[in-house]
Amino acid sequence: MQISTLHGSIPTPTFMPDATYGAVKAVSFPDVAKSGITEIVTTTLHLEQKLGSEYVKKQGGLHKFFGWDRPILTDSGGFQVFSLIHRNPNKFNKISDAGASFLDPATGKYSLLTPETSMIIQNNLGSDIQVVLDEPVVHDGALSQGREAVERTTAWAKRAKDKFLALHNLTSADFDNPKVQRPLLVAVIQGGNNFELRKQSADSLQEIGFDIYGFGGLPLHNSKSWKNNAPTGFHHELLHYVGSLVHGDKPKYGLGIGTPDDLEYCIKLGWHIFDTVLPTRNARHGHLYVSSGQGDAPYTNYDLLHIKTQRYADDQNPVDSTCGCECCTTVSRAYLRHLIRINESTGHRLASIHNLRFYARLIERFRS
RNA sequence: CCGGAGAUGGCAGAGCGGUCAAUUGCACCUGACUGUAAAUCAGGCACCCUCAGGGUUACGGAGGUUCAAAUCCUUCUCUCCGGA
Repeated sequence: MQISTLHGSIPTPTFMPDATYGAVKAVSFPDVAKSGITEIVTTTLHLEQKLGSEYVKKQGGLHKFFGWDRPILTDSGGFQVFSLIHRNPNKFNKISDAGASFLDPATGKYSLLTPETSMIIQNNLGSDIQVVLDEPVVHDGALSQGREAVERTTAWAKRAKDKFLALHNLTSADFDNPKVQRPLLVAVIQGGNNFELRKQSADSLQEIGFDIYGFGGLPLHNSKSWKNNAPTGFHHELLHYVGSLVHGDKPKYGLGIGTPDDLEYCIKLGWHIFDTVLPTRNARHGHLYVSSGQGDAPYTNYDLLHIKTQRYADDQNPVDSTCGCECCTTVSRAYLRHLIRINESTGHRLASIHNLRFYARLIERFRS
């Protein structure tokens, strides 16, 4: 499948690293491109708070500002607000039908993010793929709570699409006309771990009509996180089910997915788009993804290599002998270990380049 | 040579009679990270026993006081700061 955007066509499957604050941490955009990554994700909420979308607009939009001319997806900010609210419960941090309100922990400033403002911001940013504001659910919350989140996500999706049409001066018919050039719109299917709710969410969102459908709500930064309480098999079963709910040939986007094994599983199920912080965050923490047999902790289709550990102190080999990235062709495990251990940014960069390349290679295997 | 201060676990540095196998930081070891408020977080870090727990050595060396000493006394060694 090819997904056509205002900044080029995206072959699927695709993995898009997160440049949440406007940067893929530790690496430059040319580094990202050289790794074989062709699309990136950035976040509405963080950019709005750190820069302001009007500012970005004045700078000529995200592509010009970043120096990145390939597709950019902007996340709605819903997940970030939700995660923030759950970490810091107080009377200002809450979700209502109007939107998500919260205090910025950095400035103490009160903000309200609504389906409409999220669209306005993303429009100012000039992204190619835009995500409507949704409400993730805590998986083990009460059923009524999950239902409420699904219904709110639907209502917000409707409002967001209306706003999107208004901002672009489009009618519903224009939206469905493939000849009309515009950013693509993603709606996120919620419903936690409840199959009925997932179906309700998928059906109602598809009735409104979007370009891409996302799988949302997993995982949350919560001690009761899904992954701790449910077997991976359940997660996979749910992804299988939700994937089957999306009609036609619409692209399917697994938000926040996942480990290389999760990715591979989802690709085989027919999911197309993925983003996760794992390769970049883990790289900074010294966890490298390598081919099976080359690391110290085996998973189904790959190994993890804990580069900071003693076992690599005298290891002159590249991180992964099958990888041709800058890291694997220029430094030994022993030297990378040293760089990461002293918190040297060069080490963060090389490790991130490697993990990004690992994800890119994984994806490339499944492109026809 | 005289006067003063001090010697604590890899390092720095608390503790100054029992609640001290010893606060804390760094270093070190291990693990976790899934729409990044994570270059973060969690655990470990004298030795032995199978965990709870118990047992051995330990706060420069050697003696001593005390039911009990890293903490008090004597002495030795070494370091630092002043004065000759």
